[in-house]
Amino acid sequence: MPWEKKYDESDVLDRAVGAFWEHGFEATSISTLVKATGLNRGSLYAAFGDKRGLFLRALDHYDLTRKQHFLNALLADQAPREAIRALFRSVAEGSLEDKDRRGCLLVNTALELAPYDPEIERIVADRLGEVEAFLLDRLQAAQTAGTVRPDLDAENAARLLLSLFIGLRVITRSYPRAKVVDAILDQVDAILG
Amino acid sequence: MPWEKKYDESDVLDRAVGAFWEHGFEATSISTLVKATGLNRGSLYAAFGDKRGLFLRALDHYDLTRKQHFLNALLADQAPREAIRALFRSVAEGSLEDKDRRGCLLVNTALELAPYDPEIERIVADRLGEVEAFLLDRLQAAQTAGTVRPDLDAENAARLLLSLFIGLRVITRSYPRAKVVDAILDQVDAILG
DNA sequence: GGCAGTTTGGAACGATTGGTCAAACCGAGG
DNA sequence: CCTCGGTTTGACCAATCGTTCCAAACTGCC
Repeated sequence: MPWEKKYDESDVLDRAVGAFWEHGFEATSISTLVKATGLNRGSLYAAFGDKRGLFLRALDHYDLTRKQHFLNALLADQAPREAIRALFRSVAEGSLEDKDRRGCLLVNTALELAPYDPEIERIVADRLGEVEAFLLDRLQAAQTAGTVRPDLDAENAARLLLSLFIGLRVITRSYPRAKVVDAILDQVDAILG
Repeated sequence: MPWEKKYDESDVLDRAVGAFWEHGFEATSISTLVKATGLNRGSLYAAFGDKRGLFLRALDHYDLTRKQHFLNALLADQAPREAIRALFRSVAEGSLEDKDRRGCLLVNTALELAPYDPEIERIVADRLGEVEAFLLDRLQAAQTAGTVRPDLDAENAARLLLSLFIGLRVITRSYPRAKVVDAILDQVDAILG
C-alpha cells in the first residue's frame, strides 16, 4: 500500500550502525549515510528528524540487535560462570578477526560524545549499567551454583569485569595485540577463581 | 626582531592540546583552534601546515609535557612498586576531579583515529608501548627490590596493568563512578600482591 | 481512472568547513 | 632612510556540512 514505507527500517538502521560504527558520529556525513542506507536525503530526514536523531536510533538498534541479543543468548545457553567467560572470549575473538577494527559502538560513543552531550551520557551510562548488572547477576548465580567461590565480593568483581571489558574493547580497536588480549582473558579467569 | 616569531610555540601547542583534548580531532574546527591558540589562521597554517599537522604536533606535545613528564617524576621520586600505585592513584584522582572529563588525549585519539589512520595508529601504539614498558620496568625493579613477589609473570602483569589503565581512563571520561574506579585501584594492588 | 498519501531524487539553502594568499608590517643591516 | 626577509593579518576560496523543500513518480483504494 502506498502509505506503507517501502524500506525496512531495521535494515536501514543496520546500515546506519555500520557507518557510524566505523568512523564515529562526527566523521560520518549525511552523504555517507545516504549512500550507506540506500535511502535518499528526504526520506532519511522524514524518518529520523536529523543526523543526531538517526544516530540515537542507530545506537538503540545496535544495543537491541547486538548487545542485548548477545547477552540473552549467553543467559539461555550457558551456565552462569561460563556465560561470563564466553562473553569475554567471543568478544576477544570477534574483535581480533574484524579487519575494520570497529570495536564496540557503545564504547566508541562513550568516549567520543558522552563527556559533553548529557543525553548521550545518560544513554551510555544506562547501557553500560546493564552490562554491569548482567555480570553481577551471573556472578551471583555462579556463587549459588557453587562455580564461583562464595566469599568473592560480587559487586566489586562486576565493576572490575566491566572495566576489563571496556579495556578489551578499546585495546582491540586501537592496539590489537593478541598477548594483551590473552592477559585480559587470563585475568577474567583469575577473578572467577 | 621581525624574523622571530612573536608567540611561544610551546604555549600555542598547550592551548591546541586543550582544544583537541575536550572534543577530539573531528569536532574541533580551525576556528576553534584560532580562538584557542590566539594565533590567526595564516600563522597557524604557516607554522603547522594543516589541521592534521597541528594535531600531530599537539599529540607529541601532550606526550612530552604530560605523559613523559609524569612518568619521569614517578621514576625519580618513588620506589618501583609505589610508582605503579601512584600512577593509578593520581590518574584516578585527577580524572574524577576534572569537571571537563577530558580523560587521556592519547586514549581518546586511539579510539577516534587509530583504526583508520595508519600513521596515528603507529604513534598511538608507540606511546602505549612506552607505558607498557614503564610498567614492566617498574615491576621487574620491584621484584629485584623484593616488594613484588618474584614468581609473578611481569610481562603478563604489565599488559594487564596497561589494560586496566586504559579502562580507567575510558571509565573516568564516560562513566565516572567512584566505586568502579575503586575496584580498579583495588585490583592493581591485588596484582602487585 | 481519478484520488490521496508516500516515497523519491535532486536542487537549493545558509553556514561552516579546511585551506590560501597578497598586502601590511617590522626591525636589523647597508 | 631604505631595502630585505621574515611574520602577521584578515579577506577570501571552493568544497562540504547539515538541512529544507518541492515537483514528479508511484501505488493501492474508491
